[in-house]
Parts: sequence; structure tokens; C-alpha cells
Amino acid sequence: MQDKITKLFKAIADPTRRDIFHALVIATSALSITQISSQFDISRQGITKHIKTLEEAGLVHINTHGRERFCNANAKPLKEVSKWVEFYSQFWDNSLQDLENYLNNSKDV
Amino acid sequence: MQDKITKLFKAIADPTRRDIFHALVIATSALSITQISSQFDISRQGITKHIKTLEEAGLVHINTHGRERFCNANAKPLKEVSKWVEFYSQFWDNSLQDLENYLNNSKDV
DNA sequence: ATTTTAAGCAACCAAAAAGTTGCGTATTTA
DNA sequence: TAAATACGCAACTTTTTGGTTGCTTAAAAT
Repeated sequence: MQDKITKLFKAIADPTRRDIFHALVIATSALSITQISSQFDISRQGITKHIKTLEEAGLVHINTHGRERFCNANAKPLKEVSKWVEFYSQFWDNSLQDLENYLNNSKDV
Repeated sequence: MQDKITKLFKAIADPTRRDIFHALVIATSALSITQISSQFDISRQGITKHIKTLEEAGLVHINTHGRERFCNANAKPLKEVSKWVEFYSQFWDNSLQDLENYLNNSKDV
């Protein structure tokens, strides 16, 4: 399909998935598919698909007990997102870059 | 369409857009659409669309000079991503959460 | 003044994503 | 053992996305 980091970014790009992930993070115990579904307006199958996407991004771990599948959030992969963002943090507070670009721009034209 | 943060997450979810953004960040001067296009294998129109998405996410600013449109990266909106990730950082290094969830899980079943 | 260049707009296309329903199966519960 | 529950799988629909081509317009260069 696509590289790992893109899978991760895509996983968190969907608002419903961010909500599911959040619900799992703040939950005091692992939640089954049905338990998660009950908190959202979409079908159980819809939830199952989202969970699969989250799982493939490493953001959810699943523990099967009998007929139930308990989901845990795993925030660790978000370290990668953090690393990605951190690189650009050096550019966001100084408008120096903006100014420089502006000057170069004017000069060139 | 959708909320601001989702626009932002979607903008950076595409690998080509991340590449374009990166190219603009490290560029020493603003780049025109044609200049950006020359660095990628997709058509100018494709680039234009990506730029529009980035612009709507606030990640690119455009300066029109005559018939050219010069693009600058603006990393500031990424602060929002950083904030989002930071919240979850408290969960990623202690496997305490995992253990806790595991125990709750076992207990419930 | 003519030609070249930069880029927007619109229409279109294919693939991916988000969601649905129906059905089968395994595990629990009664 | 029979009924209920939890879930996966597969097929299908709709919307979104990433990309294209063709055409037009405006600015610059010759």
C-alpha cells in the first residue's frame, strides 16, 4: 500500500478515527468493538474498518478473548509524528524566514 | 467542508504534499508553481491542486507577481499538530497504561 | 505586434476511502 | 440444546482524492 509514516498520518487524518483513538486512550479499560460502536453514530462494521486502519498504523492493539476483541490505544507511533513536526518547529516562530523569502522574492522580480 | 484541524491533518497526510511543503521550507527563496512542478513527476495542474490544499491548511502563502505566483511555506499551523500530539505523549513512554489496560481487561473477562 | 510563458478553470477519470447491508460463524448464556 | 451475542467477511454504494488533458487569459519577451 504505502509507507508506514503515511499510514500513520492517514490514520489520524480522519476525525472519527481521532475520536476513537481518544476514547481508547482515556478509557480505563480496553474496549470491545461493540463497546466502541455504542459511542458513535456509525455502524459496527464502520468502526471495525476504522479500528483496522488504526491497528495497521500501530495506534491500536487488540486482545481477543473468546468472541470479543478488546482494543487498547498505543500512542507510541505518534513519536514519529512528533519527530516530523519538530523539524519544522524551528521555522514557525521567527518571521525571519518569511522576511527573507519576501526579500528574495522582491529582489528576483 | 470540514474543520480546520482536519484540513491540516489531511494536508500533511499526502506524501507528495509533505514533499512539496518540505521543498518550500528549505528553499532559500519563494518558488513559483512552475518551479515547484519541475521538481516533481506530476503535472503542473496536479501541483496547483496540492498547493491549494496546503494553502487552505495555512501551510503555504502565495505572493502574486505579474503572471507568477510565488509560494512560501508557513510552518505555524503545525503548532496545532504539535499540541494534538503532545497530549498523547504522556501515554507513550510508560507501559503502565498498557499494563493497567491489560489487567482491567483480564479482570473483566 | 507576435510569440512565448505562467498559470487558472473546468471537465473528466480512476482509485481509494468511508460507510452500508446481509450473512455466516463461533462463543456465551439461558 | 436453543437462543442470543460478538464479530468477521464480502459485496456494494457514494464521496473524496489524486491525477489528467484541453482551453483560455494575462503578462513578458522578442
